[in-house]
Amino acid sequence: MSETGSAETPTAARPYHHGDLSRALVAAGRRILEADGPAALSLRAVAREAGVSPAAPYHHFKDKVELLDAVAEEGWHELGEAIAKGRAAAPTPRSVMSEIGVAYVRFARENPALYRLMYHAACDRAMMPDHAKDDNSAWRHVEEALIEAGADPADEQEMKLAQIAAWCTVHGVAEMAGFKEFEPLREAMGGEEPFVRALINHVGIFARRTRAHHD
Amino acid sequence: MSETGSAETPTAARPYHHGDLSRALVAAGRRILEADGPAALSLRAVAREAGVSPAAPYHHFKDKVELLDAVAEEGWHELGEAIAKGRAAAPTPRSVMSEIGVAYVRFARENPALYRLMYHAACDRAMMPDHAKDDNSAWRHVEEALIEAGADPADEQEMKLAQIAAWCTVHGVAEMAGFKEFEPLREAMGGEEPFVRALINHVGIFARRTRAHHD
DNA sequence: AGATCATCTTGACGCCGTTCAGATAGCTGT
DNA sequence: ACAGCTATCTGAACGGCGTCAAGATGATCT
Repeated sequence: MSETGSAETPTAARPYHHGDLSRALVAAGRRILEADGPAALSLRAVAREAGVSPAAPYHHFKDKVELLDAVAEEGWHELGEAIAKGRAAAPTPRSVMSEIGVAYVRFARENPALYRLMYHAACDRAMMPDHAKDDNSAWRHVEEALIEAGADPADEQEMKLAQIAAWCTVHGVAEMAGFKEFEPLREAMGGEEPFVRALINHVGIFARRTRAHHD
Repeated sequence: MSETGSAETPTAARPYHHGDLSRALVAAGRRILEADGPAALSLRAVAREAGVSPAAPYHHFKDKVELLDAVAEEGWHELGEAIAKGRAAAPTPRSVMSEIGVAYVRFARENPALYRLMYHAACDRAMMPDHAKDDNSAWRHVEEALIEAGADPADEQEMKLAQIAAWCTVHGVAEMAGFKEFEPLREAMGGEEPFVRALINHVGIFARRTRAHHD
């Protein structure tokens, strides 16, 4: 591991063929995203940050889009992990959904630029990320949590509806929890976390019955 | 009204100073947005579509952003109108919220690129559009509808929470209702409209109690 | 008529995404 | 050890972008 450079941090001078550019590019992308915002996230800037020429990325990604997709996918993976933690930390089965929602929003609010990139990519192709059926995906966690919370797995339609509705709500909260006009209310409730919690618990699916109701 | 050109459609040759460029630019922007998608929405393309030089817009908008903001604002205005219609069409007071939600999502789904532009702008400045307190704004309509549906205007915190939660949910639904993985369910429910309706009615706030519950 | 002033055009700058021909070096088989 | 192969990276170039400064144009006012 001296300097042949398959490691992730080739502190030595570039091994000239750099070892592992694709990973380095994704990392550089995330760094730029967090440091300078999404407007600064150009292919050239990523290449610059990684220390290679502007054309180098094209040997690893066919597109700028494909590179950003890779960054987004990393985000989805981490979101899955964050949700898994929230799920595990739930005190009772009935609170699992709520805890997942809070964890989801917390991740989005702690990585706002990344989260926006993730959803931008998803909306562009009008679907969830491909690995949404992986065991540890955020999507899968919600599905399982619903069952855990008492939903009836036999009623597929009802299950799906609940899952989608829950997802839509937390997504909305994630995007708007920081809006300025909510600041008085946020303050009154003791900060963003309680505010988000109240918001989520306010929406039926999370805090209350998980079965159908059709009046 | 022969050709002096303060009208909105100067069918005659450009009155050379064009009459009303700012409006024409916004219209051109919307046309491009719907026809060629958001990726094609460049300042130069808008100028081209309006038949002026690339620098001309700078005499009416300080920025590309400011132009797009104007397009977005037009969108918010129309969303307000769409919601007003949905609200008026509600059969019972208890169904007002639900009808508003459906109208909201319908507008977003019928103008997807415009809606995305609107929300992009809103998220960028982390707040609703400035005219959110206008009498006919979408935001205001939700507030009034909540009261109409039986919410207690005295409990300000509860009111705000319900309003925000409802908004977050419809926004989420608006952005994801068209996702591909939901297609089987959408079909099974008879198309997008019933699907959206079910989703919205699924989420407490819209179909059920509007008062607090705190367990 | 002449002056004023908002409006529009021309031309330029630097940055962007992307491509392509060529340089570089690790790998393979001998 | 050497030659060739192939993956990887560089340099230079293209058109398009947002933006700006300088000049042209014409409506309006006196």
